[in-house]
Amino acid sequence: MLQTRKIRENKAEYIKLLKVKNFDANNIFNLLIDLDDQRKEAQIKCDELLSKSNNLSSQIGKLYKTGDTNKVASLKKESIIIKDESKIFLNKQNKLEREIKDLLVQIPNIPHPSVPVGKSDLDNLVVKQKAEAPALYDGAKPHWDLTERYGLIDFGLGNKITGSGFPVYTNKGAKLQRALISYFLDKNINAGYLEYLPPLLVNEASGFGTGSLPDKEGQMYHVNEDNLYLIPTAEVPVTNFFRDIIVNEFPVKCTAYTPCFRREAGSYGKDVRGLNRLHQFDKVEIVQIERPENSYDILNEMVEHVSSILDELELPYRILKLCGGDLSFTSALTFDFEVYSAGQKKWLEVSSVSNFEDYQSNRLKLRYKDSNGKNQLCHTLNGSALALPRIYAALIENNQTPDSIIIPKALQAYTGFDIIK
RNA sequence: GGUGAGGUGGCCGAGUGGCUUAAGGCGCACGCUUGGAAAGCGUGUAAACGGGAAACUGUUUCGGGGGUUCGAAUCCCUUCCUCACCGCCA
Repeated sequence: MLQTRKIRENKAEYIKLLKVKNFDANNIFNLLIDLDDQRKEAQIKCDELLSKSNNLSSQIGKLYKTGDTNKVASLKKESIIIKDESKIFLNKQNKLEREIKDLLVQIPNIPHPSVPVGKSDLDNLVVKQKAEAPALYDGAKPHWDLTERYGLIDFGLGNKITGSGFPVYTNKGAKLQRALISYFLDKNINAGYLEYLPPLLVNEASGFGTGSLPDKEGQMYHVNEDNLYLIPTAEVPVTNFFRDIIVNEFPVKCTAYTPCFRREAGSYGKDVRGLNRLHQFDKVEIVQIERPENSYDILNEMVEHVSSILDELELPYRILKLCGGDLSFTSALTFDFEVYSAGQKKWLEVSSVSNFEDYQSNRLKLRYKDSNGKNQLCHTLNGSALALPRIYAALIENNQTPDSIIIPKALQAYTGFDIIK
């Protein structure tokens, strides 16, 4: 959520930048500022009346002691009138505040000036490509064939007990998954991130804090009886640790492994085959909270960190700077990581590293004290390091031989085996 | 799930309708003191939204929401949470 004050200060610039996100802010900004003017006016009036009424009350208190009951009665009458009048302005103020908030949640975050113009994912900018597609033997398979042949994942079994999009990992397939989780967590811990193992269900306030609610209500599983939501990413619980907090020590670097749950309503077809899109999947997330002046350095640091993991796994990948049309509602700048999965001959998104600037912090009321002792909003950043299923798919597709799958060196200490036959 | 006790500032904790402008303590910051430190003494120390060039100042906030009252941390209703014991249970 943007701040009205900043919209007032940077109106023209924001309108220009939001055009990159294909969002026409002109009318909504004007409306917003107008409502905010009205709000201030109502507040001034309301405060004035309440001040008078507070004054009368304390006078009444003193008069009771002197026993001047006539005077008390007349002051009471006066006070009731003032109080009634103040309620009119208070209601007006509350109504305007609600209207302003309703508008604010409709406005996406301001994109960073470097965000390229574009309509869709086709316009994303490739900023780095480290992709020697492996030379596979003739007749190399996509992962859904490999997982079946080597008994790594039983999609049918998941289908039976839950539904499609809920795979069951078995034997070495399960061990490989567990190895990847441990490996990612260790990489993150070694880079200075503090590990958390958070709850997988969050309350409504947390959903709102990270902007999952109300925007993506339909994408989250909801436990009706207790009014809790299954997390779509660890970003939700972890970022909400810092809700209503004034941070005074930086850096704040968190990592967490969690399963993630997404309804993915409306997805179908080839894109959802095998591990490509699931309702439940594992992900290791990194989250950082920083002061505004450092946040873009931190974003680069996070991009470097994710790159180093993919380097070590020897996976071909590329980094995309998302264009305005593909950038998420809440993000100011996002780098996507895609690995090349040679069995499918496809790029698969495995990580998305974003700077949200103060867009989330404003909802979260996440602040720090600046050098003048004033409270300012922090910047929040997060990224996947990494999302498991597509890494898994690319790993087994890229490392297949006609009769085996080779485990990359970096993982062998975690799997305890170097080949799957 | 049942019964009971609670929820007050960064933390502890007093506070049963107006002497609360939330006591007192701890912590923190600054100053005095010191060769330096500790102790001691003094001063300051919440947030949000407003007004004001500034000094300063108004309103709101004692878990959340609603109510009674001229006036609520205090009384009433409601809801959430915590703790204790009981029940159930990995």
